[in-house]
Amino acid sequence: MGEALSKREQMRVERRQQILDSALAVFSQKGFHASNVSDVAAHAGVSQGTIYWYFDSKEELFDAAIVGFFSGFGAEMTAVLQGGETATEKLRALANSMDDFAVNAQQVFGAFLGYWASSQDRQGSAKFWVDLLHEYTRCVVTVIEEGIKAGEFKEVDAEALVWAISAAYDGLAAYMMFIPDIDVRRVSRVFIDTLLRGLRAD
Amino acid sequence: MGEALSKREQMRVERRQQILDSALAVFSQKGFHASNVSDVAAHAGVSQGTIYWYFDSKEELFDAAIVGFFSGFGAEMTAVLQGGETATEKLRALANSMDDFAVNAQQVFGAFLGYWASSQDRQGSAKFWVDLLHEYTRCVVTVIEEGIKAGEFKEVDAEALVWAISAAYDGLAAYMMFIPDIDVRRVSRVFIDTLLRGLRAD
Amino acid sequence: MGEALSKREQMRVERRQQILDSALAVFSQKGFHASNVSDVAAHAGVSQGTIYWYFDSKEELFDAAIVGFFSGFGAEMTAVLQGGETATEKLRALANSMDDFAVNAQQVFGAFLGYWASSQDRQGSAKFWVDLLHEYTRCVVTVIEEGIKAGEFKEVDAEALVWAISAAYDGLAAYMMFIPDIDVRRVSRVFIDTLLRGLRAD
Amino acid sequence: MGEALSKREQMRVERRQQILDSALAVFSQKGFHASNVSDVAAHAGVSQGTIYWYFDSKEELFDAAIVGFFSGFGAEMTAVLQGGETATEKLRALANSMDDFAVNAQQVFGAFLGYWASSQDRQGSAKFWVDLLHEYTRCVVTVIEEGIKAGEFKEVDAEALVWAISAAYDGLAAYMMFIPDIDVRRVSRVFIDTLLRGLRAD
DNA sequence: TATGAATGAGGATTCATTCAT
DNA sequence: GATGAATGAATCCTCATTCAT
Repeated sequence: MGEALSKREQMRVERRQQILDSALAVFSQKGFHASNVSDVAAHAGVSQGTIYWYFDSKEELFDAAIVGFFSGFGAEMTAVLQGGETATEKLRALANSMDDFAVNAQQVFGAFLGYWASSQDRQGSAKFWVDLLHEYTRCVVTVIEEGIKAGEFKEVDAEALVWAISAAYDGLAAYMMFIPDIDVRRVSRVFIDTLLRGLRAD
Repeated sequence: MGEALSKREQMRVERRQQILDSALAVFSQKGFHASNVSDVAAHAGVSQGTIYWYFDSKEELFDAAIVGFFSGFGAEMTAVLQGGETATEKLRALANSMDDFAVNAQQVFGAFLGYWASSQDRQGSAKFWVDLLHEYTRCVVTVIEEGIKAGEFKEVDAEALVWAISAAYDGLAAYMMFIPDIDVRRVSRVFIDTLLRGLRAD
Repeated sequence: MGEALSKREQMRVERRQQILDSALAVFSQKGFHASNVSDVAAHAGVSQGTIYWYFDSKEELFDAAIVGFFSGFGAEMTAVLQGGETATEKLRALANSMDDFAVNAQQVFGAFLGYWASSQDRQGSAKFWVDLLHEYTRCVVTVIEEGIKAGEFKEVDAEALVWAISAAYDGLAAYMMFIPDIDVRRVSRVFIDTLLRGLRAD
Repeated sequence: MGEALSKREQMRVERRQQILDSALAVFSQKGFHASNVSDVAAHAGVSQGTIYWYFDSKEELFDAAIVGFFSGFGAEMTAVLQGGETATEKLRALANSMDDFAVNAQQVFGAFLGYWASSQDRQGSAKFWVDLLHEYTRCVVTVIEEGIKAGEFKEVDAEALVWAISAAYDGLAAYMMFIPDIDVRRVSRVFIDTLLRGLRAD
C-alpha cells in the first residue's frame, strides 16, 4: 500500500518533471511571451488542463522551469572550485566552466530576460536570480581573498571585481544570442589572463 | 508654399519625435509586452490612430524608439576617446562614460531584451544592436592596439578583450536593474584598474 | 451477510448525507455558480471522484441538497397548524413559524434562485418548489376556509389571499438577504395583524 | 463642428443603448450565467470587442442593463400615486401598477436574482436594488401615514406594513416565473382589499 | 468504493490594427 | 492629418466530468 502510494507519487513527480522539461524547451526557444501554455502542453503530450493541475499559472510554470534549470549551478560551481590548488588555478577553472555555462544557458537566459523585462515586479521576479548571483559572488570573492592572503594576488576590492567578472560572463552569454560567431572561449581566455596578470602580487 | 510645406513637415517631424519620446518612456518603464499602443498614445497625448499614421506597427515604433535612443552613442564615444592622451587614459575615460551609460540605459536595455527575447527573428531584431556593438568594439580595439604599438600595453588579443569589457558593462547595466544597491562606479574603477594593470607592458 | 450489506448500505447512506450536508452548506453560502464540485468535496472531506459516485452531476447534487432541505417543511407546517384552536390562532402560529423559515432558509433560497435563474428549463427546475408551494397553499387555504365556515372570518377568496401571504414571506426571506437590518418579526406581526383584522367577520 | 461632435456623441449614446437593450434581452431570457458576452454581441450586431469598448466587464454591462431597466420606476410610481384622492384610492392605484410591474419585470427580475445569488459581494451587488426598495417604501409609507392623519386608517406601524406589501409583490413576481397560471390580478385585488379593510379606522 | 489525475470544451478579456468620418 | 470607434483573433484559465488504479 505504501508501494502504491509511492508509485502514484512517483508518477506525479515524473509528470511534473516532464512538464517542466517541456516548459524549459518551449520557453527557451520562443521566449515567455511568444509561448502559449498550449505549446507547452503539446510538447509534453498532455492537455492544457493538466498543466494547471501541476502549476497555478503560466508564470509559476515558467518560474519553476527556470529555477529548476539553474538550481544545480551552485553545487556545480563548488565542485569546479576544487579543480585547482592555487587561487589562480581555481579562477581559471571557474572561467572555463563559465564558458560552458554561457554556451548552454544562453537560450534559457534569454527567456528569463524576456520574462523579467516585462514583469510588473521586476525586483521580485528576479529574486531567485539575484540570490544565485549573490551565492556565486560570495564563492568567488572567497577564492580571491584566499589568493590575497596567500600572497598570490595583490590587495584588491575583491567583491567589486567579482561583480564585474560575473557581469562579463553574463554579458557574453547574452552576446552569444545575437552574435553567433563570437568565440567565447577565446574571449574568456584572454579576459581571464589579463585579469590574473592584473591581480598578480608585486 | 515651400514654406507652408516645410512648416507641415516640421510639425510632422516634431509630432513623430513626441511619439518616439513617449514610446521610449513607456516601453522602458513597462517593457515591450506589458506596454500597449494605447499607453504610448495616451502618454503622447494623441489617439491610437495617430500612432499608426506615423508608424506601421507596434514593433516598428519600438525599433525606431530604441534606435533613436542609441544613435547618438557612436559620436559620443568618439568624443570621449579624445579625452585622454595615452591609451590608458583613453580607456579610463571610456570606462567612466560606460558607468554613465549603464546608469542611463539600463531601462531601455531591459525593454530591448524583453522585445528581443520573444521576437520571431532574434538574429534580425538584434541587428542594429549588433552593429552598434561592432562599431563600439572597433573603436576600442583601435585604442588598445595603439597602446600596444606605443609600447604602453603588452601584446594582447585586443578584439577578444574588448568583447569581454563590453560584455561586462552591458552585464552591469543588466545587474543594476535587479540589484539596485550595486555600486557601479566602484565596480567599474576596480575592474578597469585591474585590467589596465594586466595590460601594462613589461 | 444481510448484516454486512446493511452495514455497507448504511455507510453509503451516511456518506451520501455527509456530501449532501456539505453541498447545502457550500451552495448556500456561495450560490450555485460560484461553488465548485471541488469545494463541496473539500468541505465533505472526500475527493471529487467520490461525489460522482453518489451523484450524476453537479445539478443533481444541487437538487438533492435543496430537496433534502425543504422536504421536512410539509410535516413541520402541519405540526404548527395544530398549535392553535381557532383559525386566527392557527394563522398567527403559522406566521411565527414563517419568520423562522425566512431566517433559516434565506441562504438556501438564494442559492436556489441563482440556480433556477440560469437553468435551461426554468419551469422544470422549479417543479419541486412549486409542489412545495402548492402543498403549503392548500393547507393554509383549508385553515382560512374553516375560519370562514366557523364564522370567524368573512367570506374571501382564500386561495388568492394565501398566495399573497406566501409571496410576502418568501419576499421577506429574499429581502433579508440584501437588507440585513430588516426586522422581520416586527414586519410579520404588523402584517398578520392587519390581515387578520381585514379578515374578521362583521 | 459642434454638430460633428454631437453626431459622434449621439451615435455613441445610441450604440450604447443598443448594447444595453440586447444585454437586457439576452440576460433576461437566459440568466446572467448562461449568457455569454458573445450572445449579447451577436444580438446587438456588434463584435465582442465593441462590448468592451462601452463596458468594462460582463458584470458592469449587466449592472448597467438592470439599472437602466429599473431606473424609471421611481418616477412612474410617483405618477401613479397622483391617481387617487384618498389614501385608499392611492394604494389601490399602486396595487394595480404593481400587477403590471410583476408581469413586465419578472424576467429581468429573475436575471437579477440569479446574478445576485452567486455574486461575491451580495450586499454590494444589490445596492441599487435596495436603494430602489427604500425609495419605494418611503413613498408608500407617506401615503399610509397621510391616511392615518386623515382619519382614514387606524394607527399602524406603516413602515413595517409597507415592507410586507412590497415583499408580497416581489414575491408574486417571482412566483409568476415558476407558476405561470397564477392570476396575479385576482390575487392582488383580494390582497389589497383585505389589507385595506384591516387598515380602516374604527 | 474511493482517489486524484487527466481532460478539453468553453468563456471572458485584451489589444494590435483598421477604417469611416 | 487626426480621431476614436470597431474588429476579432488570440490566449489564459476554470471546472464539470471521466477514468485508470
